[in-house]
Amino acid sequence: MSSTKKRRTQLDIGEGLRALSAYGDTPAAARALNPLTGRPFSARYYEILEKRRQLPVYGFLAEVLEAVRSHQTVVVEGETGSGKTTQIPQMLVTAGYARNGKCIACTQPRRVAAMSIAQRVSDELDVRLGEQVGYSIRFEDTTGPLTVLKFMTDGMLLREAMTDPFLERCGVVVLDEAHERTLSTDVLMGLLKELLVQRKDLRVVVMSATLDASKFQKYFDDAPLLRVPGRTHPVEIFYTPEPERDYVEAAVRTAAQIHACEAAGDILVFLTGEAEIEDVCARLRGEATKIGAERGELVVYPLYSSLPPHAQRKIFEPPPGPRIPGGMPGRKVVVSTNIAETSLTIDGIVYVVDPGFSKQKVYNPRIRVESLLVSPISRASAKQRAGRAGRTRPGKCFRLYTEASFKNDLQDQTYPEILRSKMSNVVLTLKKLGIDDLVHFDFMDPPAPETLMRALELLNYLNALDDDGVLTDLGKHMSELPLDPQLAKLLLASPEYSCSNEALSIVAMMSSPQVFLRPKQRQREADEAKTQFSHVDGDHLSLLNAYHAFKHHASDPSWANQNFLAHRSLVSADSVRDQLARILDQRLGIPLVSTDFASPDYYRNIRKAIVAGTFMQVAHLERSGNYLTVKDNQVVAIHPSSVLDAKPPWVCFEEFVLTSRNFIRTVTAVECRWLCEIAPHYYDLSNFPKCEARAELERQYRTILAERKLNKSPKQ
DNA sequence: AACTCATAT
Repeated sequence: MSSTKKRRTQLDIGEGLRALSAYGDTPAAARALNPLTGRPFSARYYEILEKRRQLPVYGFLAEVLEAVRSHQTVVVEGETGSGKTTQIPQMLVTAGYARNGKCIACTQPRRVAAMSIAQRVSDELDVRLGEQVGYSIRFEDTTGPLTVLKFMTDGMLLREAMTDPFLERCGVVVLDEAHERTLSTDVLMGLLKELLVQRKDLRVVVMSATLDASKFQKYFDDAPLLRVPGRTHPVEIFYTPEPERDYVEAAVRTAAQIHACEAAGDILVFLTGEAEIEDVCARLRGEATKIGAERGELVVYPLYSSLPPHAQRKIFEPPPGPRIPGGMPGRKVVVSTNIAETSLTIDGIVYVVDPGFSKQKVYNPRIRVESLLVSPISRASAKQRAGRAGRTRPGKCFRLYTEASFKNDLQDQTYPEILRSKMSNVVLTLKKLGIDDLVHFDFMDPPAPETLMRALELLNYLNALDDDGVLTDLGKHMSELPLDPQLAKLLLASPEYSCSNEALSIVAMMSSPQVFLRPKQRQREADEAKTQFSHVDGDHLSLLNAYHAFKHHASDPSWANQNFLAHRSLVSADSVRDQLARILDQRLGIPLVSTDFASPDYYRNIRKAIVAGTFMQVAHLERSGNYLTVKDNQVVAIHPSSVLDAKPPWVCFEEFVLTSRNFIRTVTAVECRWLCEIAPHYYDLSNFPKCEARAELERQYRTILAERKLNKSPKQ
């Protein structure tokens, strides 16, 4: 290890440039030793090198390096296929920016990208993945003492910043796919902007697709902007002459027409959600039977994230051949959510059908609710969708809206996530990072003041921030947990109620995607299966029952699906639980305890811990038979998926769902008394609207007071 | 009586 360290320090920029220009130039260079390992380069290295030299970015590397040498921040704008993601980070290593124990950190919005790019760059540099080049994502860190180049998720770098606030382990931070404007990338940009002032040796490279790169340039104080061409095929765009009334029907019709009239090549249709996609798939299969055998078979695949992996993999199967000799080959049509816009690339797509909608998260700070809305996409998103037709050869994109609508109605960019999300977790993270003045924190797009106020208010009620907005010890502990503040609070409060083991399971289940399955064709069966996990007091406890049952049947991998539970989600809940237990036990020294299962307090204690986290999300049953949320006075109904049968007078809930009605989901019955005892500062009647709930709270407080007096009075 | 895009720690 020490010899490698020495080698690493010997690399300087001059040597890096020499190494760079020597790549594949002469037979002498071909016999060179790999400066990273000291071993001769393999034959495979030279094979890959040939391909690398043909990437559009290759001719720009010296220019990028020069910009990094003379500026702290550089913005690189590069289209798909430019090679910037693989070439620029390794060029920085070769050029000596990973000296003195520092490394190059390159962020990606998605885990799979971090993993696959790390593998690719390891191959290109002729090193073993996990040694000089590695990746770091949640649950998996392949980096080690030799690592000089590390690919990681943006969320992971943000986590790292919490223990290394100056990012002293990083020589250069490369933010890739910055145009996606994920929550973590946006927070990192603000953080890095402050760090660059304090750490003059730090370098930042912001990489973006050709969307608004000048916005990044301006944000980073007129950093140099380098443009790298991409390598894609032209895509011809078609618009509808008139607006479409029903985009689902139009999508089916368009895809069927492509199959009937256009040359060979696969089709990608963008829709908004699972139900819509399954519906369109069924209709397309029907249409396909009407088309003559000379056109070849049409194979239809749905694609969305909750689809099991084996079904997702089907989209990569080659299309079928002709049905009759001399006929057209068959083709596949993939009907997908936005997952195919950025996360998954399907080779062979020549035709894209774009109805112009997607589901987007929106946050309403007034009612503190995040919800999903079907909304028109942005022009940037429309261009990205069209580009999916030109990956392998020239393609066509059919937009199911008018050209005028594209030009005049669509907004230029999708609103960044930071403007569409709750800020409670971000604020907690920033406080932990030592950023006290959130109002003046330099966000590229600052969230609405009301959204920040809501977050501060919530964290104050949870006792994560004191009245001056300073992080409390509890808040510090909460920030260590990869959870929403309410769930973190629930978990940290649970030892007081002797149920941290159970709280871990519940919180892990709530952090995982939908556990209970309900396929459209087998709803009754699914509902029946769910009853075996039902707990009379609500959904949190039913999740606990399901988790326990899963652990009990761990040896049988088919058990989950037979019982209409998502095996993938349960496995994910299990690893989340492991991670949380480790943080609690090893990092925070918090005891993992349970109440005796036979005790009548077993479930009551768990419900009290739930109140400790979610006392701000409580609804009260009115005499009218409706539930009203506490303080906000919104009329809500218990979601029909809830196991709660009776209508308990007080419930706390995990989420608020705005669909056909205002529903509350993941609901548990609680007692009025617990609200008064566990969260008196929130159920403070001097600050409480007049309503039925208030009257009941008043009665409860009088009872508690009377009992205290009784207990204090001397025994007779 | 139900209608969760995607991603991350």
